[in-house]
Amino acid sequence: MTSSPGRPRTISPDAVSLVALRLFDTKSFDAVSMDDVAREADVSRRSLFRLFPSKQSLVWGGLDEFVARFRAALEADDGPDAVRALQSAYVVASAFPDDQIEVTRRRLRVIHVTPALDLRADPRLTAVTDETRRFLVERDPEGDELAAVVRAHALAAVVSSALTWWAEHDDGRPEQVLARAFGVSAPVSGTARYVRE
Amino acid sequence: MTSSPGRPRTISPDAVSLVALRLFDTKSFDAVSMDDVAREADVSRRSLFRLFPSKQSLVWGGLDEFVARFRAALEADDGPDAVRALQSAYVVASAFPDDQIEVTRRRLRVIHVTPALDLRADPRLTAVTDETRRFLVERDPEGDELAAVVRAHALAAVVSSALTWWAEHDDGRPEQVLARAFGVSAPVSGTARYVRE
DNA sequence: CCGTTTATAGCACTGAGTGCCGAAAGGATG
DNA sequence: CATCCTTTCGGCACTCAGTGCTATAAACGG
Repeated sequence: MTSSPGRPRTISPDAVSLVALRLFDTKSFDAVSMDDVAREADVSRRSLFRLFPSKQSLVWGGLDEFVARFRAALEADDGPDAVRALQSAYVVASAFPDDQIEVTRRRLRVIHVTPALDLRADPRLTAVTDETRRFLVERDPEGDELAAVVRAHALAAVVSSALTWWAEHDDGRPEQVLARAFGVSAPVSGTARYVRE
Repeated sequence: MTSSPGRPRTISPDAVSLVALRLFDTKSFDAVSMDDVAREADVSRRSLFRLFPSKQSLVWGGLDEFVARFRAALEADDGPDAVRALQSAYVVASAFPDDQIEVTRRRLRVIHVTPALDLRADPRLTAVTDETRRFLVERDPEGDELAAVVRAHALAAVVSSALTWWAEHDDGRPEQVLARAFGVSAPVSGTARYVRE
């Protein structure tokens, strides 16, 4: 089980992405080429592109775990309020492990100052937004499609902007900032009565 | 005044972008290269890039007018509710002229099926979102920064998703769909009382 | 006709991303 | 140990988006 056939891996994706993140942070995302990253991480350009299919993906580390936490939390929830369930799932997802907090902060800072890195463009996150939409439709068959689409996107925007704000301005835990943000935007949520026409 | 020195323009940007939009619609955004567009529009590649600084900008036509309507409406508004002012400014901005409705629909459809074209990445729209944030801070000095950032992004997400939905599912006017969407998401807005902590 | 000004076109370059193939490095089998 | 088999890694060449530089074309005023 632990050993598989073929040549063993000699490259640590985490180490490479850390090198890249440091470069992006000191210089800037646009000022660093993939050749620069490859050279600095002592990896061939081709292998770099095999591990990270795009330059952006070097920054979007930890996203798989984020999404996994979100899905697990959403599945576990069985409360009556769909929007509230989604919000708390996002809060759970935003509870990055302690040893990831600082890296996450740096990731989000790089993202913030780089328009080309808008998190919402990542397929994994657009998938989550679409799952959110379907979740809303299932939980409220009476509600119209428009309401579900709009709420799904609004929720995603709240999460993205709140976490970005946290990375720049707050020393505490990201999930607490997100919870505050949801309090501010209670309405994106909007309980059932908001749905009517 | 009407005549300026130098060689007169021989290329109509609108015509070129229509050719591009048609190509993107029949094939797909990724399957059409800039060389294809240049050839089909009977324009040199270099001139194409001078008129449209990026491939995306071929799709994002009409955005300047959208932004102009938004700013004008926001400046004209002097109501007490900041969020409501922003919402109605977005509604005004979404009132595309009759002869632009169909083109706008096609633009948004192409954008919808092409993740790489997320509207929010456009600098003109990120600028609007940032103005929105500042507007909220000015109107409610007591409210915290986080609230302003989150609301600004949530509003932008509502606009973007509602208009996209309109392009795919609704035969009426875009601004009416947006108004409906704001009704659904009343809360992104959230009147002053929602701001407290 | 001549200089000025502006639009277009051509050329060469960087940088992201991909397909293809060969070399390296293990395990399993004889 | 030698021989496969499998997988990772690296080099090469290619496409396509985007940019800088330069040359030419087409108007204008004098």
